[in-house]
Amino acid sequence: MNAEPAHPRDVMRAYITKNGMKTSRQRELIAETFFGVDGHLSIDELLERVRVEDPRIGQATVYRTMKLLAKAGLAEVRQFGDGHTRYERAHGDQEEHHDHLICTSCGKIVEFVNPQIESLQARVAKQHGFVVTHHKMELYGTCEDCQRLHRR
Amino acid sequence: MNAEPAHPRDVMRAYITKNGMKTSRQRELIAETFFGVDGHLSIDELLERVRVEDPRIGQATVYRTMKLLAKAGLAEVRQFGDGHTRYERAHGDQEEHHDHLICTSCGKIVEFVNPQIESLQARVAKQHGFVVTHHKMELYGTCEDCQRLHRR
DNA sequence: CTACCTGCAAAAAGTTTGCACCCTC
DNA sequence: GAGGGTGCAAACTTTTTGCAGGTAG
Repeated sequence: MNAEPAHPRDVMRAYITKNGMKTSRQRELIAETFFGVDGHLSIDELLERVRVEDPRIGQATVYRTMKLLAKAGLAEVRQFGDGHTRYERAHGDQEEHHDHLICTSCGKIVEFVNPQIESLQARVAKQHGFVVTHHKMELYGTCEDCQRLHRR
Repeated sequence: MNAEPAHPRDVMRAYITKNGMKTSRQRELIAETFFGVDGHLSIDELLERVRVEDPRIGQATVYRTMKLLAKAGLAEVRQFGDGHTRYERAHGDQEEHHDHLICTSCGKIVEFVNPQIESLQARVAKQHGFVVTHHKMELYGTCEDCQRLHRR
């Protein structure tokens, strides 16, 4: 119930070892960079940041590493429909979960947490006999700024 | 509050006319086919069905028409992360909106409606200054049957 | 040393676009 | 008839893959 939150780096190493893979300088760097950022990174954004430290990193390596982190349960994939796959740090439990408000006009992404919705979701799931492990909720619309701009 | 649920075909025609566009045999066929199916269609699936009626339809036309239907508020885009953009029939108003419960074990998809969640979503959006046009909510977990099977 | 990993570039896969011709309005 | 629509294929974009050489275990 209150397990020490293992450092992502160690979870990754454990996953790698367990699956007969090998660690590498690149994987460590990409993971370190990814976990040091709070938000929704596209591959390009992540690659850019990683290349600050090491310009020789190839983008294929970033793709491969992020898939690995997703499989290891350390990253979550998000598709907001702008044609860019994004990754976000995975959260250990529902408590920390947040959802997204997405402006379809300017692309702005706002995160929010609403415990009431979470508990209603749990209730709905229960009514249908489901035990929910995770969920995605995205509200699409127009943010304040864009409403102002488009107002006639 | 209780507007006649206009036939999608008519909504589309109205949208087309209002925006100085023109109707066409292809658009009518694609829309008719799309609205005749209940589910989440990928472009290829839709194209396949449309070509049963008219093998000359080009896939670009399907892409273009689905974008049009989405803009007209008649279709919703879904990205389930398999690399295929899918469209689903949109519902006229929030009342009819449904969300998804997805069993990660057997793949079962259950649709549900929960007005309380909808209204909380609207409130959250308002707090952030957003005007929401649509949303997606997917709860992932294990359904009753699969829980039974996996119980130790 | 034996895999596995990486970077590069080519290949895939999905979607958009340019254009000549066709069809609504 | 004029202007938008279509089909085709080429162009784009994002992601995956093949391969020669590098590196962890």
